[in-house]
Amino acid sequence: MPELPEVETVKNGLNRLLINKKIVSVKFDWPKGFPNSDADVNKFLVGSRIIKTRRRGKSLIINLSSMYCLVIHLKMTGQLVFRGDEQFGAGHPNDSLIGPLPDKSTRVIFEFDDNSRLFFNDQRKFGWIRLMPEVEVDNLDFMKRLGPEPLNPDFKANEFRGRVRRRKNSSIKATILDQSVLAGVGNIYADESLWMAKIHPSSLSGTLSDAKLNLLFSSIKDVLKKSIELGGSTDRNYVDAEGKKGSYLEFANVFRREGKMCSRCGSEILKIRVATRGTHYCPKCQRKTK
DNA sequence: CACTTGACCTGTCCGC
DNA sequence: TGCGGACAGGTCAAGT
Repeated sequence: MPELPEVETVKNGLNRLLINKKIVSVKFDWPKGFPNSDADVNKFLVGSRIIKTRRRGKSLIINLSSMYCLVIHLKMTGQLVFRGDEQFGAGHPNDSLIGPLPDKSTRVIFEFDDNSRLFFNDQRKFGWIRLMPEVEVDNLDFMKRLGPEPLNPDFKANEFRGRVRRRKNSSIKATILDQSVLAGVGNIYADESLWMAKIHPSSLSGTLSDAKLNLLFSSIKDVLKKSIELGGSTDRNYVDAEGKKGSYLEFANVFRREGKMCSRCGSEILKIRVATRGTHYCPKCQRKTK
């Protein structure tokens, strides 16, 4: 479930591993996920060098020397894993989930001029890759709809409150999962930040006080920052650009902790369904208050 | 426009 | 042991 911290971690890894490497071949046969023509791939991808990778919300943008770029979304089970020259047959180190590559979920292979490779794996094929001119990225409809980056210091609490309250009749959980309200929060960090702010996930967005929303905003930022420091969350599939797991879930307070004790009050963590999502919360700490 | 639901996929787990 | 069905959750299209 790559959310903001996981995508940020992959981005940082790619910026350590790929800068200035030249792409010498691309193996792909996945029209739905990577629909570009062979002609465009040969013209704008093969032969170009990696300039830099950036993140916007949960999307990655890999800039190329051709002035084109790869826009990549990992969705639920996507992985971008780099392997050096002699690591393709590497087994399962303790901090990894994956073995020799390619494996049966490999959808695209980028090969570089030093014989290293980048593998795009995606078990469920929800993810996608698009090759396009860099100048067109910010004009993509879904990019234009994205809300502010939660960790951008220019994004202030008053704007957060205003964006949340536009969706007054939605649950607060549905609202912070809405990428047009703010970009990058998914199911894990929604549950964790609502626990931290002591807000019931079903609370209606229009009913929360300034104080509660301010606390939620700072909680979202704190949770995202801590997860980035820990390399993100590995629930089932997520690994970073070197194939390593993230360790945030070892410190999670509610996510996947139903039946366990709340670290703050000792009550039993419950799992319910809110906004069609599995939702974990503490019934004592997170009451429906204003 | 606000809001909800279903579709997209495949691997895993649970009950019979 | 095999098998059907529920489930996992990011996003968008289509629905109310």
